[in-house]
Amino acid sequence: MVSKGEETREKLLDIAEQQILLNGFAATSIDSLIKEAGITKGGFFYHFDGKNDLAYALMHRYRERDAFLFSGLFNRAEELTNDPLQQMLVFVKLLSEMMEDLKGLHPGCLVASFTYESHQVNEEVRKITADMVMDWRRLFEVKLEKINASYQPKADTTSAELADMLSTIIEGGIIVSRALNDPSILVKQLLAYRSYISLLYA
Amino acid sequence: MVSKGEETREKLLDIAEQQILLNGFAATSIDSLIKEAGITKGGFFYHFDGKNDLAYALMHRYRERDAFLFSGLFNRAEELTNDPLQQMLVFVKLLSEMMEDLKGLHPGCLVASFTYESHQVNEEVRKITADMVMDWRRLFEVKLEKINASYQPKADTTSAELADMLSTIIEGGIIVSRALNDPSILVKQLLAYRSYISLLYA
DNA sequence: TCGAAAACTTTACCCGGGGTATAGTAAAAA
DNA sequence: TTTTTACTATACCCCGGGTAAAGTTTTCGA
Repeated sequence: MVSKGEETREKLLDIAEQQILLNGFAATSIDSLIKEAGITKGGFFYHFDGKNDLAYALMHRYRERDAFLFSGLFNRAEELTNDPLQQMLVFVKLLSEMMEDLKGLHPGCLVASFTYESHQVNEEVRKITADMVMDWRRLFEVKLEKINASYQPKADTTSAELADMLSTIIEGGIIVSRALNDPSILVKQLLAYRSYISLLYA
Repeated sequence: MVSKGEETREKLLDIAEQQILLNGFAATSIDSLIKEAGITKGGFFYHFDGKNDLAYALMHRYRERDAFLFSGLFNRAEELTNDPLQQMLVFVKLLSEMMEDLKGLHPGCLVASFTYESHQVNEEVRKITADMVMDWRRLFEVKLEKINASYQPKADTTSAELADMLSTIIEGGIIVSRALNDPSILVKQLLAYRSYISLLYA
């Protein structure tokens, strides 16, 4: 049973996430959040110490949700096959299908948002953002090293670099998709990464 | 002979570029710009109609400089070899070396900055940012299609996708480098792209 | 060298947003 | 039913974006 306070808090985080992904952190005003949530400023400050505290809470939730999501996708991949290469390929495929389904919305990621406004936001937000990217690296790197144990790669790119490459393509794909106002670019880039991995261990 | 007005204007653009790359557009105040430039607010508004006008002028200059830079790197590559594949590989190598030299500075790109704060900035800025990414696509795609005429690619990724992949890796590499506070990631990702192209047409 | 633009300075003001504080109140939980 | 919880309402301060207009110096061309 979720308390009323938790409900409002989550609602504020939902609205904040939406607005920050669309307009950035600095451009997202507390006023616009409370207006959409239908509460007053006092209500906001009851739940959060200020804008930076909201950013931290939001990023914390974002990281946890993302970890849950990614491990869920990997689990589905592991159910389908025992081969680590196939698992990685399925994971990227599932991820691209997820992005395909979200085509209607503007693509965005809080990591990019906060990274680009890092000095405006506090040090704790910067740290948790870095932690989240490190989560990705570890998650992908483990799988890529298992692939290396069974297959001979056709280039000398390290597992860490290949892991970071997926993070890079996700973040960069979002930027380019936003810049050109074409969400399909992100999907295509994920499939291009998949194609690269496939070729590398073919 | 450059007039005094032009000099101050360029100085303001330089300072703005630096601050926006570091802190983002919204967090960059006119006050901090004029303080660093040593002029008053009136002086700023003599040169620019406002913050959005500054953003547009800045992005215009950024696009032109970048086009000059990239075509310069391609010219150097074309002087070294006639093979389009080798030219592409040399281009990416030169680009990575440039980034390596800039390791001391925080990596950044106005495309990412403005793309992530697009709704805060005006429509004209959004458009010129998209134009710049389209410049990149065209520049890379032409070269990649020439490669396709001489070599047989080992995967069915299109030239446009491979072209966008470089833009994606540049922008994403900057984000990940910033997030982890490690400029070497961008350099490594560029070399990983190079390695992919090399493998694709080997 | 002189006068007219150009390139500013100075001052003063409005508004919106972040942030603080505090008294009061309705609703939920114990 | 009483005590927290979860707010509302009001009122304020400061900063920064942005506007406006009058006055001053600098530059440059005729």
